[in-house]
Amino acid sequence: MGRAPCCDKANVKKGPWSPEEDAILKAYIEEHGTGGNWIALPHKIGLKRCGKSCRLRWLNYLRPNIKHGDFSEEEDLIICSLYISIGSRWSIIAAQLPGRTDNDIKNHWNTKLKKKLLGKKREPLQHRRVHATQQPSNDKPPPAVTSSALERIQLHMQLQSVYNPFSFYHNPAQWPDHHALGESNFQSHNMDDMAKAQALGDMAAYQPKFDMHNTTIQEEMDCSTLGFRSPPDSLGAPSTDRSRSSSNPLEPANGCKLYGSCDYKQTNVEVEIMDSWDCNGLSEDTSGLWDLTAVIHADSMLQEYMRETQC
DNA sequence: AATTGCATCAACCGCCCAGGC
DNA sequence: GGCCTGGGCGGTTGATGCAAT
Repeated sequence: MGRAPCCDKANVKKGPWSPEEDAILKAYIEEHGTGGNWIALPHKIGLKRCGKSCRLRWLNYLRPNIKHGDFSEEEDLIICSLYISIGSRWSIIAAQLPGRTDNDIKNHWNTKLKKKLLGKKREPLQHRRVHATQQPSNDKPPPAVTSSALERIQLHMQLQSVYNPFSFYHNPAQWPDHHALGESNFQSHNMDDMAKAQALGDMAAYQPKFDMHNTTIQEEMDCSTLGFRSPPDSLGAPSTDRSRSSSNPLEPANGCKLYGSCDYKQTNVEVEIMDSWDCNGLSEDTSGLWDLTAVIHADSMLQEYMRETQC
């Protein structure tokens, strides 16, 4: 037995909000607040809307200080970095971008940033998966990796390939061609090796075919490659802060470099993010350092991969 | 000028979780 | 401790606008 619907679907209006509805909702909330009960709110004010719809409308559109329009390069960088670090936790990412909503960021990522970063790849992954599954085979299907995790691995490797143009990723001749995941398999291939190594409790034994096994990978990339023209001015100089103090200094002629350090072993992601991403501090950090710590622990991504594939 | 395909974004859907009873 | 409910979230859909042909 499914749960009861939150509202009477038959008597609820759907679709775009009219200016009148917006005005009613906005006026009421500004005067009385939400009352802590979104479900009851539309009845109170005579709106034939689902409470959840009211909440969404308020949070994504009517709420004060909502930013609409184009995202700045700083915002793009923050979104990319955080996505790589924590995945599609849009609400957490939105918390670092004042005035932006999770929905906005999600849309922006899906429509623009993802294409900007991954668009150059040869074939959409989904197609490759379809092709793979169409092949008759008695083998067990490849483990399903969530698109988010795989995407992040791809992104990470994209960054890695920028860092090292002679890497395995950039050398198709080295790509294995027999894995169920087809062309994308250089990733899985390495993952298999890593999985074996980890199963043996000996990650040190794992010898990747490209350099993605460092405990902490220091990303260094030319922002222009990602479509960013330059380091965000407001972010100041690159960070040399606490945990990244050993990072190489950045002296790009015309690009910026990202250094990251995200620790997935931390259970409280939000605390970690808030620690590293004082959003106000982006421009006002007394250290004047660019704390764009898109810090990536490859092993953490591996762990996530392992978790997902073992389920 | 009409048609088609693509990009964008607002809104919905359904699941999960936390809190109250 | 278990159930119920509302809030929150991420994924997806559908309407709309725009560009290309």
